[in-house]
Amino acid sequence: MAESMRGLHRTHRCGELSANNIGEQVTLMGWVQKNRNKGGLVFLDVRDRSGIIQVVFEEGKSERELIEKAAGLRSEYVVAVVGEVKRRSGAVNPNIATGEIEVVPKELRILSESATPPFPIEEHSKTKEELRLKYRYLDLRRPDLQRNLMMRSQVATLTRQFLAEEGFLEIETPILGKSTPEGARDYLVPSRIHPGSFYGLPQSPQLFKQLLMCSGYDRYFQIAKCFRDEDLRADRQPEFTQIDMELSFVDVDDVIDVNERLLAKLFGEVLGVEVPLPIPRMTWREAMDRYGSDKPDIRFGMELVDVTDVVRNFEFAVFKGAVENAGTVRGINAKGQGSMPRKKIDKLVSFAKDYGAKGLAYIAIQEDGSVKSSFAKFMDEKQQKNLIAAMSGEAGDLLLFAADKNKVVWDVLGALRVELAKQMGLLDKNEYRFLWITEFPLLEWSEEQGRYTAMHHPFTMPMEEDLQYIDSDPGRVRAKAYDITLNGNEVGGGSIRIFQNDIQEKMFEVLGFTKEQAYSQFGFLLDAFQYGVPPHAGLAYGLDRLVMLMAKEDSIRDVIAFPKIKDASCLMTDAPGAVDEKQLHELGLSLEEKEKVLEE
RNA sequence: GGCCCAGUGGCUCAGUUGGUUAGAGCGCCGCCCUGUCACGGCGGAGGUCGAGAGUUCGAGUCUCUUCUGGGUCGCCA
Repeated sequence: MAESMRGLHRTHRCGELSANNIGEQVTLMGWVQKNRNKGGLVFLDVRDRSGIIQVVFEEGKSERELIEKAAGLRSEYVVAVVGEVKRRSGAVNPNIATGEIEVVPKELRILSESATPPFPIEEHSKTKEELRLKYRYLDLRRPDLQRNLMMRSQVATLTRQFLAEEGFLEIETPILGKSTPEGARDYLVPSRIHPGSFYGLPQSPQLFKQLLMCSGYDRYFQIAKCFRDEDLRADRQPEFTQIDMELSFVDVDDVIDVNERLLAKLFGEVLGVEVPLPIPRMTWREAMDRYGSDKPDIRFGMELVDVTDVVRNFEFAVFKGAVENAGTVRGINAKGQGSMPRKKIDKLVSFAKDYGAKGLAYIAIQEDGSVKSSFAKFMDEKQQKNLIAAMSGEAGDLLLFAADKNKVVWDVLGALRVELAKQMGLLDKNEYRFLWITEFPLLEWSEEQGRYTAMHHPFTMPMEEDLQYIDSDPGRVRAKAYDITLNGNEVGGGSIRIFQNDIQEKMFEVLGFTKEQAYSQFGFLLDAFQYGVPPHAGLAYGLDRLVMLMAKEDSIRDVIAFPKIKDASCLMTDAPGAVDEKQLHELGLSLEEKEKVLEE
């Protein structure tokens, strides 16, 4: 029977008590974690979000009735305990923070009973995620998830505090906006008042924050919900949160400065990790050449080595083909992996093929200095020696080579490098290595669309010195865009924005927009730019991903209270769901036959 | 859309080359226990092996299909 909490006020959280509270009368409320009934002596572990405290009911010291009540408590019952904090008369438990104290109760109320939970509420749960997500409200009781969400809250609070001190204003922008086909797929919301018209949920507050700069707000930030209707990943959810900011009258260094200090504050105060400033910077081109990635994990080496010139005269058709087709041959040296079994190497080859490689060539240097290679017969002894030397190969090393167009080689070796580091145990989650990536290409060629698309977005400022190539060689133009990366993850990115109409028009032209198309989509921004626009720039972090890394989790779901699963549905609420005819009718919508939709 | 992994009592798992009534730990239920904290002791209930089809004298174990969840490529300005 549930009892009222009338007359009681919680004085402490369980885990907040310490030896300093000995002798005090306290009132605690929480969930029964464990009931250890010794018969005549009952130990109760009571849990809340702060931790666990032991409550002792002892014959002779507590009333018989109280002991019997305690003995009947089951896991996850919600109780209130009034009692005195005492030093434990028995053994101290060094495994919990409150291990040297316990509470001797004079009152116990059962505020709520609980059915037996479908899985144990415990740290480091082994339960399948499917079940945990169905009962997410129970999963969220577990200490790991509670810590993660508390950390997330702390990050948000510190961010607000820091940015406010730096003169940023927190301003909200609309969720119901206009769909912009450029970029990711939008979530659409049908309009009831305008049948046939749709709002698009924001992929980011990009245009609005630029308008706020036009309006003179100077420095803006928002912890903003964003939506992208694309497939999910371990680090990607369809709705996610950005720490979004925009600043006026600044250049790249100003944006980087304020953000470096923000990151240093967050990691210092939340994790006690010192972020050495300034954070190193690397151009996109250097990152690709050295790491095959625009978000390199610099916790380990294994850098790419361009051996195109070394293998130029090899009789190996794969290398030859790449060299003749304006491609490159590059390799990585997996130190100490020379004795990797053939089966495992084959797995690496198939891994490489997933990333577009046609194959993967290797030289395995044995401990005795002898060599096993997939292309031994296509090189003479001297050539082999030169190649190994170029790769700094030593006894016991495994050298892996990809030959193809630059992009493929980068992708393959960049991914392989990370995969090998995982296998070799080179990745330490306690080590945080930030890196700025700068000077991204402005544009990238889309085979699918047969045109250039903006690598960052269409409002990104080209580098002045590259503007001359914008017509003749658009792919060569670099942008004033920057990403902040951490341990091989992109945690944020931004750019200096175009604020001159002529450059913006040129940009749309290169992207293949007619003036009419540009105006119909972004007219309000272009119009606004006619009325005095300050030079401005911005940056946005993926808050979820940032917190995931801080919490040392592998999945973004572990730092989001109610995440969606792989198919973008919610196992707890069953969203999305069908709606009834009346709702559809109000919106002027009708559904195609399911079979017809599936055919397409 | 492609590829890979997993699916056995409430939870986590084990189930040998297909062969008699499918096991364990935890949890749950009952009884006992005054210092436990992965409490302990005794007893008990509970599954037909995600679903369907097939091969076979016989399938948790083989084949196919399908469902569910995870990872990943494509996709993600």
